Amino acid sequence: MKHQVDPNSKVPLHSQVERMLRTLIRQPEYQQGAFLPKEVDLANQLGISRNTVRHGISKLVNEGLLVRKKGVGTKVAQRKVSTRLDHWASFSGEMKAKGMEVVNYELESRFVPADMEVAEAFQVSPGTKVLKLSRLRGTSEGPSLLSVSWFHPRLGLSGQEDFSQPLYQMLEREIGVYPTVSREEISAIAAEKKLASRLEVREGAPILFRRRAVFDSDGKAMEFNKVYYQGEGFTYSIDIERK
Amino acid sequence: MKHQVDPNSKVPLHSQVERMLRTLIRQPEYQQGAFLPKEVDLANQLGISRNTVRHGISKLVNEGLLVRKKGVGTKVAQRKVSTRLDHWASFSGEMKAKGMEVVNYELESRFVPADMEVAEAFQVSPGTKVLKLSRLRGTSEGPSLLSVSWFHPRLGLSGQEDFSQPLYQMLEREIGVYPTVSREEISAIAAEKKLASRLEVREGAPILFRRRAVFDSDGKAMEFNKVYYQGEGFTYSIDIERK
DNA sequence: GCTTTGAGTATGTTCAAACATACTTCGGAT
DNA sequence: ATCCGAAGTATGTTTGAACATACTCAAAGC
Repeated sequence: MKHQVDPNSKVPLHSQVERMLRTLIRQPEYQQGAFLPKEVDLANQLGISRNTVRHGISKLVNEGLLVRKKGVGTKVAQRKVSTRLDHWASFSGEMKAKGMEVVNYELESRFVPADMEVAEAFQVSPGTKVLKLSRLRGTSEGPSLLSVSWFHPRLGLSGQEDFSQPLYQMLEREIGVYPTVSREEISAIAAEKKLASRLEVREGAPILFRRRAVFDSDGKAMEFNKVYYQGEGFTYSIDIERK
Repeated sequence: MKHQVDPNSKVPLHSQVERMLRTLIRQPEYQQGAFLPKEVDLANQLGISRNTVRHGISKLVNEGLLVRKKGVGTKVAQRKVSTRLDHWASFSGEMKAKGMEVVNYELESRFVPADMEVAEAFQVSPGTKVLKLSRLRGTSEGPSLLSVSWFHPRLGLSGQEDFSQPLYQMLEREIGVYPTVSREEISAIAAEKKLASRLEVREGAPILFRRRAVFDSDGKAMEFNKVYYQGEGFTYSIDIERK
């Protein structure tokens, strides 16, 4: 009838199952909390073994996309986004890993004079022209974060770069800089009116605010960045090792 | 003197394998790049099936701790990210550096049964008695944070220790453990009624919430900790270095 | 000497089957 | 009607087996 699987393909069956499920669970009924077909049924319907089906499902469970409950069934997990340092603070990468689409609600880049804060971070005179990039990003369900970045003039960005692709990959490819060190400050703030409306939360809602300076491998500042994460279900994960 | 596995235990074999490997790969030879024993050998040596061994290994591969290479073998992955923290999350130290006095508004320690979350973090059975330490701390101007810690029973704490002094210094001096790695999750939440009243903020005020597991130099979990920072003017600083 | 071939090795994929365990539900006993 | 236990359901664990595939290395072939 609908989704099938090709035993002669060179892509493993469990991967096909995985991909099939990824598509399947995007359907509204599953977002609504409906249970997936039971493993045994899936196996029969696809004409493969239950173990293989489980293998595919497990992948998604590991990613936190699905939740299994013994004796009950498997359904789509309540979305909790968490940033892992593996992806080095790449929102696009993080979302892609979760099988979610990144939506850029707003994207604007233009040159502005550096304010005190930016000038301090970049060690340039206030008023120096720097490229400012504002991005309102999220999933199809709505905006998740507002990110505002300033780039060091040394990088020689034109403002015409394609900022819709993963930022650090783009920077590395286009101008060969590679972010290496990040100095961050994180705090919780209340959304003021304007911010609340852009992030589509109520005024005063908790916002995870991160201010950071990013340095390249030579230890020179390249980016100054402020991010406002819509608090609901958003988590920032880090591993810290003391040497 | 081999690592073994107990088929009669209620913890699944693949989990036992997982834990066993976690310990095993901490040994220097594996950090050096040595290959793990082959799956078939492991299976034979432990007297279990290769599939079960694979199941255990897969978990670690998923976490990025191990790398498998077809036709070659499995070894410890090259560590990519490492994070440093200057004051290493010592509230006392931080305040002292600012020339402010630390006030303990509440301080309570007692033994409680481990809930699922704590049991998971410590790799013990739920219900195991663990020492729980609650501290409401701040400056003379009012409480700044509520910290709740659980300590691994392995540490052998009596609950009679002097928890009013800097925690990690005390632990190091008293029982010789030394916090080395911290795995953290940070998010912004709204203060619910009870929390709001203890931190003396209005209900719904933004709270910086940090959940973390702290590990000693052997990589064994020693503390599980939740902290609620009163958001106003409170900032969490970290330095991240990508290797 | 250099390339090709092939045997050997270790992981990768898939299957069928059995039993364990957590959860739900429904019917019977109190 | 309420409580309790048994039957049913769906996932969780484990096994053993077979074959596929990527990689290594060395011997055979040019």
